[in-house]
Amino acid sequence: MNEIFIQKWKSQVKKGTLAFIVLNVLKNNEFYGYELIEEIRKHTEIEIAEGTLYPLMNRLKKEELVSSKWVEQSSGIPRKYYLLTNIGNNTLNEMQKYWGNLENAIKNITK
Amino acid sequence: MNEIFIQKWKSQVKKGTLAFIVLNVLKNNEFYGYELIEEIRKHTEIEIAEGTLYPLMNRLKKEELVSSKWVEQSSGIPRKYYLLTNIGNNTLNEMQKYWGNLENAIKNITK
DNA sequence: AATAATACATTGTATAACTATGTAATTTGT
DNA sequence: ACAAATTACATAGTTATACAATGTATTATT
Repeated sequence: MNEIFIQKWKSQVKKGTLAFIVLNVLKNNEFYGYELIEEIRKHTEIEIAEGTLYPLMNRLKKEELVSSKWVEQSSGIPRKYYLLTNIGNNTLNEMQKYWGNLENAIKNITK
Repeated sequence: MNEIFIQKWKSQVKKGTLAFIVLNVLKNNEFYGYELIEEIRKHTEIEIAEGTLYPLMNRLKKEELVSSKWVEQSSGIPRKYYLLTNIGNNTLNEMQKYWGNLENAIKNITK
């Protein structure tokens, strides 16, 4: 029925949410870009386009929430691993507060 | 510290989320625009600018998720009340599915 | 040998929140 | 009684971000 509206809406919901998800994923482990997409798809059924992730990671890096390092592979293309900085960690804590608040708010409205 | 980033992020998180919240609020009652802003601010601590809400309501109306009716007041400016349509209700159900999924996903990642 | 998958990246487009601004009536403060 | 704040609607321009399309290069699969 309202397929297009819902599709657009899902895309809009991702704005902001993706950064939050990525930072959360990076809290415990280092990941490289392509791996992040797969990791998130597996654990969450959320699809992230490559054209979304790489610019996102560059933004996060520019804001110094993550740092990156190239890791050469014995075979294959080198991978750019991302890890959370201290700033990233602090920012993530703030984001988690806001998200928890939002989650509760919606839970209260929905019921 | 990263005030500006977080501020921008919160604004981005609202994209899509606001439409979801508004539709949820309208599920049980009719509200007029100005009232919606106050209602949501009270129950959720989420601030919606007027310049955000009115265009949002127009979009929702254009998409036929809500309908509206003017109600004259015995004193004061007439109010435009919004109510959920059948399409709006169906769409909201789909949105709730996706939101539940997202919520769970983030819960799993966070822990 | 050709195709798919891995792994990075950029450009242009569309969408939606926000700031600023505007109109108009009513209520509150002094 | 007058000014300021609040109620109630609305729009134009700016900004940020997801996505499609496209590109490069290496390795694995059929």
